[in-house]
Amino acid sequence: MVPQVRPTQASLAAALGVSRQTVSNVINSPGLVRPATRKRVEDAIKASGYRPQIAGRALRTHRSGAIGMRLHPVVDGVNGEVLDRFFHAVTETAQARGYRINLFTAGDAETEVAQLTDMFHQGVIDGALLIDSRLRDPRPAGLAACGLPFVVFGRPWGDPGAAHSWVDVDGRAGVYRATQHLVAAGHRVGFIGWPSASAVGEDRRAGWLAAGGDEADQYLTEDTTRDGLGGAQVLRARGVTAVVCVSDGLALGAVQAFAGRAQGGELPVIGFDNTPVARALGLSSVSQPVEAAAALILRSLLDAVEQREAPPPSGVLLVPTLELRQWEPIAAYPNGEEQ
Amino acid sequence: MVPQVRPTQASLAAALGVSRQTVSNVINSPGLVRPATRKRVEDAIKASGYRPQIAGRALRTHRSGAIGMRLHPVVDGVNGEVLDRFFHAVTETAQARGYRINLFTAGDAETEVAQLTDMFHQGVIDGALLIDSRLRDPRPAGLAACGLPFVVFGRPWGDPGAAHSWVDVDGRAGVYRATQHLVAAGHRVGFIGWPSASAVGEDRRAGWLAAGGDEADQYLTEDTTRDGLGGAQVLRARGVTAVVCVSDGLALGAVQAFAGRAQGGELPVIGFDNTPVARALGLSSVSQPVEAAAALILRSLLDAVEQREAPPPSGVLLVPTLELRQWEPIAAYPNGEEQ
DNA sequence: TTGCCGTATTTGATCGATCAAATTGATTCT
DNA sequence: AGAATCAATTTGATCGATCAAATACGGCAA
Repeated sequence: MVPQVRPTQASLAAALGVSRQTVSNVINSPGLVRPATRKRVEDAIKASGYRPQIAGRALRTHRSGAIGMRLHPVVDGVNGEVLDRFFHAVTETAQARGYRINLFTAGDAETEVAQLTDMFHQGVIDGALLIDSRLRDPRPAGLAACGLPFVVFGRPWGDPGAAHSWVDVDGRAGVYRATQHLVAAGHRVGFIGWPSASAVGEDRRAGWLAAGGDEADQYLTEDTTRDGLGGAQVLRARGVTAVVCVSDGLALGAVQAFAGRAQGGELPVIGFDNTPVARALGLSSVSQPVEAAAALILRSLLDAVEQREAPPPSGVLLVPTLELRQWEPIAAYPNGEEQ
Repeated sequence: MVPQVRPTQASLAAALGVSRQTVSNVINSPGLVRPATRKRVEDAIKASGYRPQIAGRALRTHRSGAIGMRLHPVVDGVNGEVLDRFFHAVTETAQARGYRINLFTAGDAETEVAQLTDMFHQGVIDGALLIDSRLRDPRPAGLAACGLPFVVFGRPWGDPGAAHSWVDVDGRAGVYRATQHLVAAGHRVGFIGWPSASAVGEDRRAGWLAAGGDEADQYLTEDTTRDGLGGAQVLRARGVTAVVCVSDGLALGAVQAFAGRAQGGELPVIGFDNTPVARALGLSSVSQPVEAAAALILRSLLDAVEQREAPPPSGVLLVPTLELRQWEPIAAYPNGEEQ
């Protein structure tokens, strides 16, 4: 059925008695072709199973149709699934607009920039998507210098005048909501977070303070379950009756200290990132709208790529949602007797 | 410093007074070029920052230098990090051999085949890597039909005569070791697994049976923490003193029922996949050698791609390792008084 | 009828690389 | 010396598409 040698626009044109350019026009500018001719060509394309070779197109147009994205080292934490969801959303959105995602790894930010620059110069990618911005991030300047269009998932911490496009999730607003929810239930709400060197952690802590948190009721530590429990015990001893945590990993530990105090089926502990662990245990958590973020980022990036210029500098903050769950103490498993 | 217009082999050749082909040879077949000439060209390449355009190369060679890999929907379980590690390893290995990874999404196996076929015909990818094989998997036949070289991570369940290349992890052997370890400690070892419809689950269960497990001491259920606890309670009531679980998610639940019985700091519960949760809680777990698997798969795939033929049919089973950990009951957090 | 105009289609050139074959020049063999 | 051999380099053609400009053609006004 399918011919031995793959058809090309030229071979199709020859078979139909039209010119190469007409076939090309049917594909790229159908409006230029007379309907009758167009139909004939389209039918032939379908019948032959013709697919345009991107190499030929890329050579002429200087466009690859691909976006570069770094696959970050696996973080040794409970979360990580948030990134998975983000990757999935990005890939799907890109695909819907006819773009492909090119994955690569790099040990550090400098290598990342070097890799991206290289791929850009080789004509492998048309744009890049940066993840996980941090203080004094060298990447935006590096990429801007080589002319590669890019958008960052994460705001330019410490550089309010940054002249690039970014999208981020408003952790502060998310924690604010979570805290407010617990305060409304009459709680004295503590906060378990990361050391203040973490910009993301500071942002989330600010949300807790804004919603009425008392500096004395915070516990800043590493991101482990064990530390979550330790912090919760400390805070509880101080009179705190509920805690908001900067991550689900910490919340998982905190739950151990507060499980007994559940009110109306709701735990006085709220985590962050809405990971599978939170879902499995019935732990409330702040959920990042990563799908929306991916859509915004790609729109900005691809529009820029198609106009062959840098994305207009702009920042977008998305507000997370609060995922409330009923805590069903796992120790009292209902059907523990029968298989 | 960097010239306005990007240099090409032709422009470099003209500037050096050599021919285009000589520049090409310096890059692809340096052995053909006289050392003195080679040096001169190499220096010019470095000085100019020249990078070969893959589009030009691909057009001529009919090779894209990319491998297609589907990004699976995010699974709603505790694991998933295993896949992350695998992706990372694959990307890194591919990169080391000069290949790129092209990501895409698909709703089902048929769409996956259609996408891959398309990308292959468009010259976007040279080969594919399939993940997560299952019973009556339609993908191998589909890809073989269109001539796309591919290797599968996962054995051809239910089709021992499959004529393609695959690599898998010997879950049976892993569970066997885990069981044996507990048996050696004098335990009566139960098994908490998935319903027998799961080929992977059956394989792992076989390892438990082979190591002396008694059919009566098994509990098959869904993959949730809650079910893990339920199963453990049931089995404990039957006189089982330790359990091996088909996943860390189930093990996490089982721990709740067995935590009190820790012997010499080791829990009588062993999970599977060695996820972050297991690491965080000090739970022993069977660890899949995904990095080794990625390396083997890519070697087979890329060798085939470079010879423009299908990978020779072959199957490799890798033996997982048993990651033993000390259980430190989290309820007795040491410094719960001071921040 | 002639000339002009806009639509539909075609022709020629080009993107940047590699393949295949031809050429050059030095070396060896008879 | 002349032919044959081999290494180093060059030339011409080509991969498959798109851009830019040229041509064909029917309709319409002068």
